[in-house]
Formats: sequence, structure tokens, C-alpha cells
Amino acid sequence: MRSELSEPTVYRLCVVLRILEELRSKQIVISSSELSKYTNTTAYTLRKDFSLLSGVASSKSGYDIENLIFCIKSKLDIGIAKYAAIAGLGRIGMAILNYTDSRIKGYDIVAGFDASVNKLETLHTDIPLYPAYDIEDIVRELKIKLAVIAVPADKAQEIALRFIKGGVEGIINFAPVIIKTDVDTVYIKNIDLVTEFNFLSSIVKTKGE
Amino acid sequence: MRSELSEPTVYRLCVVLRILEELRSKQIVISSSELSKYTNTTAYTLRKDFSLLSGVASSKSGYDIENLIFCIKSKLDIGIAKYAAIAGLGRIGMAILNYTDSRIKGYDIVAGFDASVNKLETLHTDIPLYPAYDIEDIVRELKIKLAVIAVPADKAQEIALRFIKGGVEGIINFAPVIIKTDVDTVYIKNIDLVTEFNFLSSIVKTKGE
DNA sequence: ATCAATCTGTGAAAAGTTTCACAGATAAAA
DNA sequence: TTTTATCTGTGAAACTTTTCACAGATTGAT
Repeated sequence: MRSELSEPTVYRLCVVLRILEELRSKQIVISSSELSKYTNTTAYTLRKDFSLLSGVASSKSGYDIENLIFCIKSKLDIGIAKYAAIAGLGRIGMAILNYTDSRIKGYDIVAGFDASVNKLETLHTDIPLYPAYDIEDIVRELKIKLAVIAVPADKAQEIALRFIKGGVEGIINFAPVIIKTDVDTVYIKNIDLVTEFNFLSSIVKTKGE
Repeated sequence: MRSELSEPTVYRLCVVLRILEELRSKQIVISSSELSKYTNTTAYTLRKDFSLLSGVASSKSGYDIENLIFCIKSKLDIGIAKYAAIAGLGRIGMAILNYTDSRIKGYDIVAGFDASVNKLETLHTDIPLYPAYDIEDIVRELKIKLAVIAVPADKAQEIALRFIKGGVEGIINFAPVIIKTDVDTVYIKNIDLVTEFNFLSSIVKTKGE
């Protein structure tokens, strides 16, 4: 008896969760209207989202932050560790890895991959590193469910395929190329600066007239 | 007499544009169903999107790629140069800058900012660099409309404010923190790994049962 | 020249999402 | 204690977006 949440709702809840975890040390409660200033959404919509959770505690000053964090996490099953891996240990890959160490809790990055065996020997990281041709096996063996791709554009499609064959369920792709897939057992999120630039520039133009 | 496109449509068109520019050297035509494999969308939806453009040329084998690129660009006014800037010249910032040089056409990154004057003197880039405290003035002076933020988390909010005061219309934020704004003259897109991880892991879980 | 296969194009229906209006609740001030 | 201001919670309405069904068009094969 799990009532489903819509995809936009899930995304907004993830953003809100992120904000709350940033704010938890600074304040106790927060109102829906203040929260809306952090998101591209209205207070109405956030309230409606929260109404789909259970056990939310609020008062005239707003929502109890700790309680709301707990409710969102329970509903979304966040906090149950999922194994993740990263492919491509160049500038972006290493930036993500380092930033990750300290910040992403609940996600265990358990493997790094790179095509250059040379690089694998030189790098010093907290996680085990493997050559890229082992992706499929390692993913299967370690039950890795999420992958981050930060390899050069011309390798991204092939690397994605190996992850998919190994059985990952989600991919975040930072390579400047859009990855294609035939299956729909995997959700691919492309993070592409060119696309974002074009989108931003299109909608700001539209808003302004 | 400009018929407005919805935000989801604009975003999909930006993604499609990106794909087409990748594919233009490899093939002449593409069908809506093949395109849909690159996006998290159906062929129906893409066809409907294209029906909102004007001058689209198609045949039984699909859409003419060059023509479609042209139609999307015209409708979205993409290709008209907008000035952009980047703040934070650490690992991510420099990665973006380098990746950018060769790839983002139509956007002139005309300024880089960093808090460390020391760093500004050491770095060798193709674009002029300025200290972070000059953001507001330089943005105004150079008519910069888009900003990329890649500074440490605790500085991002303040840097964003300076860009906004200077008059930018859109911000892409890579700092691992959600930026807040009171005004709605600026569109902020936060690209946050933690949020993406949580979202991915929530929706793949949901899909699988 | 005809047929079969496979595209696109689009109005209408369906589904999904957001907004609104207002009732109810609570905290702080008078 | 009463009032006032300011929250949340939510059903219903409004709006938006996607899906569908099928007509029309084009290509290639026979």
C-alpha cells in the first residue's frame, strides 16, 4: 500500500531535502513560502507535496525541519545505502570524487574506473580503482546500482553500455554528449552545459518580454 | 505574433538540438522514434513539439537533420551570442572553461572570476580574469547575461547575489549548495550531485516494483 | 503501377499538475 | 482572554501536457 508520488514531486522533495540538510544547523522551523525561495516553485505546490507524506509536523511558524527531513527520507527511502561508481578520473571525475568524500552520505562510491592503467597506478584515492574494461564484471560483482560518467565525449556511449550490461539502474552523465539507450530499465540523466546554456538563454529571453 | 512554447517543450528542443548537432556529420535524416531513444520522452511528444515550429521538412524516413537544427534555432533564438562569465577557477571551473573553449559556440565566455588574486596571476587562459569583488561592475560593463558558479559552497550565495545585482538573467550553479533568491528576474539552475543521486535512487526504486 | 510498410501531423481525449480559496490551527500581542 | 496575524491542509477548479488514433504522405519492392 504505497501511494505513488509523481516524478516532479519526487524531484522537488529531493531539492527540499537538500536545502533542509543545509539549514538544519541554523534554524528549527521553516515556512513553505521561505522554502519556495530556494526552488523554482510556489509555496502551494510545496505544501501539496508535503501533504503526500505522512507524519509531517507543523505549526504556525512553519514546518519542523528535523521532522520534515525524516518524513521525506522515509517516503523516498533515502538513506538506505546504494552502491555507486564513477568512470573517468580526469579533472571532473576527480573533482566529483573529492567533493563526494565529504558530502554524499548514504551513497557508497565503491569503485572508480579509468581507461588508463597508468593513471590508476599513480592516483591515490580512498576507493579501489579498476581498469575500464572491467566495468561490467565489477558492477555485477559489487552490485553497483548508480554510475557517474565523466569520461571524454567519444567514450561515453560505450562506457554507459558496459554499466547497463552490468546492471546499473541509474546513470548521471557529465560527458558532453547525450547518451542513447534502447532499454528503459535504466534512467539516464545527462548533465550537459551546452543544453543548459541554450535552455537558460531561451527561457530568460522569453520571460523578459 | 510569437506563439509561446511551454517550458518542457523548450527543454526538449534544446536536448534534441544537442543530439542533432552531434549527429549531423553522421546521417542526413532521423525519425522521431530514433530521437526518442536519446531522451526520456516518447516519439509522440517530440512530434508534437516539432509541430510547434515552422518550416519543418520531413519525409517517410524522418526529419531532415540540417533543416530541423535550423528550425529549432530560429524558434529559440539560439545562435545569437550572449555573453557569459564563470566564477570560481578551481577544478570544476577550469574543467568547464577548457571544455567550453572548444564546444560552446554561440556563447562567448568573456570573463572569469576568482577570489584569489594570486591565482588570477598564475593561471593562463584565453579569457580575461578579474577578482571576485569586481563581479558586479564587470557584469554590468560587459553586459554579461549568463553566469556559471563553481566556487566553494560557502561562497556561492554571495557570489550569486553579485551576479544578480550586476544584471545577469540566468545562473547555472555547480556549487554544492542550493542558491536562494527573492527576485524572479533571474532563473537559477542548481546542478547538485547529492540531489541528483537522491532523485535517481528514488525513481529507479519506484520503477522497479 | 500497385501494394505494403512506415513515416509524420494533428484534433480530441485522457491524464497529470498546479493554483486557488478558504477553513482550521496556533503563536504572540494587547 | 481575546484579538490579530500568519501559518498549514486540502478539495475543487483551472490549466497544462501527454497520449492516442488515425488520416495523409512517401518510399521501395514487386
